[in-house]
Amino acid sequence: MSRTPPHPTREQIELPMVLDCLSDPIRLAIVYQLAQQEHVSSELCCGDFNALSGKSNLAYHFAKLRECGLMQTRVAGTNRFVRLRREDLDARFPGLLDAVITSAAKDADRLHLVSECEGVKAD
Amino acid sequence: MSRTPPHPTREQIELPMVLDCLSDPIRLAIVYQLAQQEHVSSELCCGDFNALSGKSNLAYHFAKLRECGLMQTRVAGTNRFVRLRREDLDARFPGLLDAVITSAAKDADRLHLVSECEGVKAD
DNA sequence: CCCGATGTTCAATAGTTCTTGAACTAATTG
DNA sequence: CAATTAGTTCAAGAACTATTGAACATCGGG
Repeated sequence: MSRTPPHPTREQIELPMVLDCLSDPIRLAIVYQLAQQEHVSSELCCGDFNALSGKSNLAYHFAKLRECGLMQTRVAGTNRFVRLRREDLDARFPGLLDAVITSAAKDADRLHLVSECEGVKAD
Repeated sequence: MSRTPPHPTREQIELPMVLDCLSDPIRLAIVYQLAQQEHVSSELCCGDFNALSGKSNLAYHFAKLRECGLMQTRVAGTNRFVRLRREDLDARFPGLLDAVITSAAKDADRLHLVSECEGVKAD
């Protein structure tokens, strides 16, 4: 379980799979949250998304996001860090990711998305 | 059956539904075909898509495209004309439709999309 | 070495989606 | 009015999706 899971190559990334992945509210929220703080850090750890659903359900959605090429997973000790594959996506589908993020931001309330600097609860 | 079917208002158009709609290969092909000849005519009639699938399956996909706000259907005698709701989509999700069309065009072969001036078979 | 934390995997379930063909409706044409 | 054309609606089936909880694996720390 400790090895890095498989990722598609850039060329293997398929538009319908990407769109389907982004069409699920939980996965869209994950991608949005990653994009919102890309300028702070490109990575978040899986646990940072625990507010969105149960852990096993999140693992399912992480796998989907990884398999369709939207995210990369890095194993570090007992944690896994995920990040958007922005370079690959921008090369493959120019403007798509940004258009989705921007559109999601416009509907953040309706989509129950966490805006930047929110949702980081002090312990 | 003859009345114009219901369409969502611009504000009712939801991002996840739009992305989900576009993630189906047949629906993506429909949208792509409409976009490819938007500069010739904004409308096509349902029968122009018969190459993509059977009629009842197309009716199912047309309904989905209409219900999510991607297309508008106009009834004219025994025909129905469909067109992209470009103004509404661009207002709601700026750049999204164009990014999807451009991305689809790049993968036209892989996605089995009909390029412009193709698929118009003389009788 | 055992504990707790982090995440994954598995099995089961409820619900959804796509596809097909047959029956239907509605307008047009002879 | 009968026949044709265009497209929808309905019912049924196969396949897939999301969600849940329980069991499991792995790492790091006392």
